[in-house]
Amino acid sequence: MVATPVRARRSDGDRSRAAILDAAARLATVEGLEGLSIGRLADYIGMSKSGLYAHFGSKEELQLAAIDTAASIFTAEVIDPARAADGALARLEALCDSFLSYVEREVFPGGCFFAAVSAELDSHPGAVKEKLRELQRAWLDLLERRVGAAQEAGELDPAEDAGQLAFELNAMCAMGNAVFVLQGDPNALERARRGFLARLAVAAS
Amino acid sequence: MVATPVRARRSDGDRSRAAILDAAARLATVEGLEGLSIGRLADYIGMSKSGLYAHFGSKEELQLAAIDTAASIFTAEVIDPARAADGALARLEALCDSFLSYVEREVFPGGCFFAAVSAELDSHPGAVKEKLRELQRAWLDLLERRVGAAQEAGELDPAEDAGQLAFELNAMCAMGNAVFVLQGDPNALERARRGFLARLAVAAS
DNA sequence: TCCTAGATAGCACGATCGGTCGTTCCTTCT
DNA sequence: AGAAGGAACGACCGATCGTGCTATCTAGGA
Repeated sequence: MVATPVRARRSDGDRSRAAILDAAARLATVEGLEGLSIGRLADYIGMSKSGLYAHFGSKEELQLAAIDTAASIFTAEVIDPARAADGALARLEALCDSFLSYVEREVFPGGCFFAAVSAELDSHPGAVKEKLRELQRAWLDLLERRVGAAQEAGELDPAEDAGQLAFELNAMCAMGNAVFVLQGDPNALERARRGFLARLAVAAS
Repeated sequence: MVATPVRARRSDGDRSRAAILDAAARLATVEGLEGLSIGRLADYIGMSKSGLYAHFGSKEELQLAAIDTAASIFTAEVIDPARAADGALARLEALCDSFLSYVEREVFPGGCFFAAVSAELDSHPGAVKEKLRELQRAWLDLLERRVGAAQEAGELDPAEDAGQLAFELNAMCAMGNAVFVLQGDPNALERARRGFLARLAVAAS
């Protein structure tokens, strides 16, 4: 056993790393995770390419860390605010609304991070795809749990297939993002909102 | 006025160009339209880079032509087969079914061409984005016309907002593609199918 | 107050990028 | 049959890609 004398990372390094990842997550929604190059990212945040690169062992590690950062932003901007609502059904509605708001507020310049990046890498087997796959799974599971809670609270028909309903609600929100970003039409988000509200009305017991 | 003495293109050139564009459209769903490089495309179809490149004045022209080719494939594989169905509502259903089948049959190795490529370029202003925007618009309009026809035939409630319904049907199909490609789960297509069928049942008068 | 490890920069590498040559081959038109 | 122009090629351009190595600086623990 070799006792590795761990030395704490320096605070300026931590700040740099955080700034790099924040910029990487945001730029990736425009350039893509592959299209985003180390050199341009370094220029963007005013650092040397090698100085930036030293924080990560490879581009893939940078991509994985950027996805983690994006997931944190997503949690803070979409999931957490929706916890405040009163009642199970209200929390589910708030979650969908919160997603549409996060798209409209352009938290990421290229729309929803995961929509932008998943389509790019869903055909590239590897650790990056795997992480995106798990995060999509987790998001759908979260929606499904919220549906289940509303069913248990007697606010949604317990006969509804929770997974199916979660799939459909997410379909509305994702389509709102896709049309909003490509067409530049805020009406798309309103369409998505009307869509999931009507679907929830049908599912009400 | 200078009379330009037009000379017909050679037939072998036409065949090459078609082969290039077919490969480009299919590879673009995996590598992306930007990620697809001239050199790799040339290797893939067994041609020299410069020989391939001579067919197009720039990479953007190649991208635009590949999108046209993909649109033709989409029409042949999705839109045309759905014309055969009997009755307006049946034609609408067949259109959605046809889309899901086109995804499942992996006409493009990376799922729906437009889903794969739109997310990549929706934040890059230019002719390519513009063309993708118009094609998305045209697809939504087609769905809306099919909805309108079913309403006129008395098979769908005329009180339904046709544009809204088209949006929601497309949301189901697009989400089916997205989950199928990323999770590799054919169940996603069944979910999409159940989703649009249930939505049409609600819209039935 | 030193000492050291972490943070950053400079420089260079091999590979590949989109794109342009000049040249040769071959199909088509006269 | 001969001329002409499209098709395809190999070589090459400058730029940029991801990725190393090395030197310098500086913050933090002793």
